[in-house]
Amino acid sequence: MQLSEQEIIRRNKLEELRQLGIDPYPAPSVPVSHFSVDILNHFTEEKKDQFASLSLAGRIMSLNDKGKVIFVKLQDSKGLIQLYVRRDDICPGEDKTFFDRVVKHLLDLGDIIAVSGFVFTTKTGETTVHVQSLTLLNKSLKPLPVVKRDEEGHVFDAVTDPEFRYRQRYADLIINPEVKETFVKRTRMINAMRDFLNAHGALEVETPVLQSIPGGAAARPFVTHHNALDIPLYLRIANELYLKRLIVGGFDWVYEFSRDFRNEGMDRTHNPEFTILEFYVAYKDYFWMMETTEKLLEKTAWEVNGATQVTMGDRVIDFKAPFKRVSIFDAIRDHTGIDISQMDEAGLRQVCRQLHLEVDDTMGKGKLIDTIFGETCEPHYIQPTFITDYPVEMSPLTKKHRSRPGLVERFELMANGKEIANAYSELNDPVEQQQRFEEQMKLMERGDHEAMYIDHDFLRALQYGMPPTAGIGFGIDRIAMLMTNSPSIQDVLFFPQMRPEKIQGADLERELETAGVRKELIPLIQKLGVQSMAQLKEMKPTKLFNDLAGMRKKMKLEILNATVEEIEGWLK
RNA sequence: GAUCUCGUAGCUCAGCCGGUAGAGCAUUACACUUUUAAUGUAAGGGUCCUGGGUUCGAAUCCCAGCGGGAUCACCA
Repeated sequence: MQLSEQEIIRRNKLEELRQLGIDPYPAPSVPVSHFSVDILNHFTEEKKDQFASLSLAGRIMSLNDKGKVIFVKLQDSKGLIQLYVRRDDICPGEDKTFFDRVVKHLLDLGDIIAVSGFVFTTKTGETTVHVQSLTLLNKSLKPLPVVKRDEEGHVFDAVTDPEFRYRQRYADLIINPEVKETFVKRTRMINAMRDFLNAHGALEVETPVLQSIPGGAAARPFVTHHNALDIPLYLRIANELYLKRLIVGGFDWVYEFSRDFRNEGMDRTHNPEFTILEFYVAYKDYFWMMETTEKLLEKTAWEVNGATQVTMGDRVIDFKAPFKRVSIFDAIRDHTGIDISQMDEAGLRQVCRQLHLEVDDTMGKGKLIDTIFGETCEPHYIQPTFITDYPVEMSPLTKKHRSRPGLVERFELMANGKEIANAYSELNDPVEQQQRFEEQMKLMERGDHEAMYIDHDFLRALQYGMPPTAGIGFGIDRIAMLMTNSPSIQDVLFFPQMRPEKIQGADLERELETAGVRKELIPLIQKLGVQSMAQLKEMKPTKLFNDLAGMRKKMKLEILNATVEEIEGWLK
C-alpha cells in the first residue's frame, strides 16, 4: 500500500513511542468503570463525590491543544465525552516528557486510550473528566476522515461518499454516530419480533440454507456445488417448504429469521442476500394472520421508536392496528377504472397493452395481474394496507378461497409503496398441490425462470397430512428501513454487497518483494510513479538510485539508502 | 443489462472559453494551564480515476476502460 504523508508520520510516531519505552499495542485488559453517557446523564455538582474516581476507555475524536492543557473528545461505545488533560497532573515530577512529547505530539485522532480521573464542570459548562492518568491502548495508523460538529450537532465536511461508507463500514460507524443508532434499532426491532413470537409460544427453528430444490418463492437462485455428493446445491430463496414440513411433524408455531439469497438485480430495495422472517401456525387462517400481523408490527414500531408512527422521509406511516384491507381486483379497479376480475389471459394482455405495460409471451395470467398491480397500484399504498385475495395462478402454494372461485386466501402487506409481507392460508391438499406444481412446470417450459420446481419430498410430507395452517414472510430489511427512516437497503445492512474492490498496486508490491526489494523502499518506488515490474526494468539503475535517494530525503524517511549494486540486483 | 451523471490533497468541495493546480478542515512546527466548529503565526501535502486521441500545450475537449450514484429493466 502506498502511504500518504499523514500515514508515514503516524508510523514514525509509532517508532518514537517504542523508543520512549511505550508499547503502542499493550496486552492487559483495562478497568472501565463508566461509559461516557453515564457520566453525562448522571453527574451533578452535588453528586461530585460519586464521580471522584473513575476510569474509562475509548477513541480520541478531537484534540484541542491549549498549551499546557489539552482538551480531548473521547468516544466510547455509548457516546462522546470531553477530557481535560493538564501537564502538571499527569507529569507531577520534573520529567514532563510524557505530556510534552507523548500527549502533545504522539497522540492522534483515532488513537484508543484509557484514562482515570474525576468529573468536573468547565467554565463553559461542559461536563468533563479531569484526567489523572492516561494510557495508550492502540496507535491508529490510518487517519479517520475528519468530521467536525458544533454544539447543536451540525456536521461540517461530512463523509457522504456511499462507496466509502459501505466498503469501510467500520470507519463509517466511528465517524457517523447515527449509523450506529440505525443498527441498534434494527437489532431492537428483531428482538421485539422475537419476543412477541416467543411470548405467543412460537418455536424458533433452523432449516437448511443449502437446498437441492430451491423452493417456496418465485426467484432465481444462486447455484453452488457439493464436492462429496457431486451434485448442484442452491442457496435458499425461501424456507417456506421446510417450515411447513415441521408443521406436518407436529409443531404448532415455528419461525425462523432466514437469510435468503436471490440472484437478481440490486437497487435501493434489493440486496442479493437479505433477511426474511417466516412463520407458520397450525389451525389458523389468513384472517387470523392479518390480526396477528397488525399486533406484531404495532408492537414492534412501539418498541423501536416509542410510537406507532414512523417517519419515512417526508411521510409519516402509522402502524396502529387495524390496517386497511383491499382485494387486489378492487385495488386495480380503484386505480385504473378497469374490472379485471372476470378476464382471461388474452383480456389481461389487452389491458396491459392499453396501460402501456411491457409484457411478453412467457407471462401467464398470474404474472400479468401482478404486473398491472405492481405498476398501477403498489406505489399508492403508503399506509399499511393488506391487499387480499389473489388469483390462483400467481400463488401456487396457497389454499383456494373458501367462497370466491378462482382466487386464493392470500394477502400482501404494503407500506410506503412497497411489499413488506406476504401471507396465506397454506395449501394442504396434496393432490391439488401436485397439480399446482405441474402448472408451474408448464410456465417454466414457456421460459419463466422463476417458476417453481416440483418438490416431491414436500408433496410426500403433505400426503401424511398437514393441519390447516397460516403462514407469512416479512421482509425484515424493508421493515428495518421503515423503522429507521432509511431510504436505501444498504443503510440497514452492515456490509451491503458490492463489487470486489481492486486494491491498487497490491500485485506490484508482491513482485517487488520477490525481486528482493527491501520492504521499506517499496512505497518510495511507488511514489516515483512506477506501476509495473516491466516499467522498473526499463529504468537506468543510476537514475533510480538518484530518484530513490531524493524521494527518501523528501519524505524525511530514516531508512538506509539503496545502493547502485542493490538496485542492479532487483533489475536482473 | 440500458441511459444519464460523477471521479481534483486524508475529508468536503471550487477550478470559466484549453495556458504553471486552489480553499476550508485535517497534518507538521511555534505560542497559549477551563477550551469547544478554540485562536494566532508559519510550513508541507496532488498519478487531477486509468489508458489512448486532438493540440505548441489537457484537470478542462474526444474515445475506451475502471469505480460510484441516479433512473429504468429485472425482482410477487
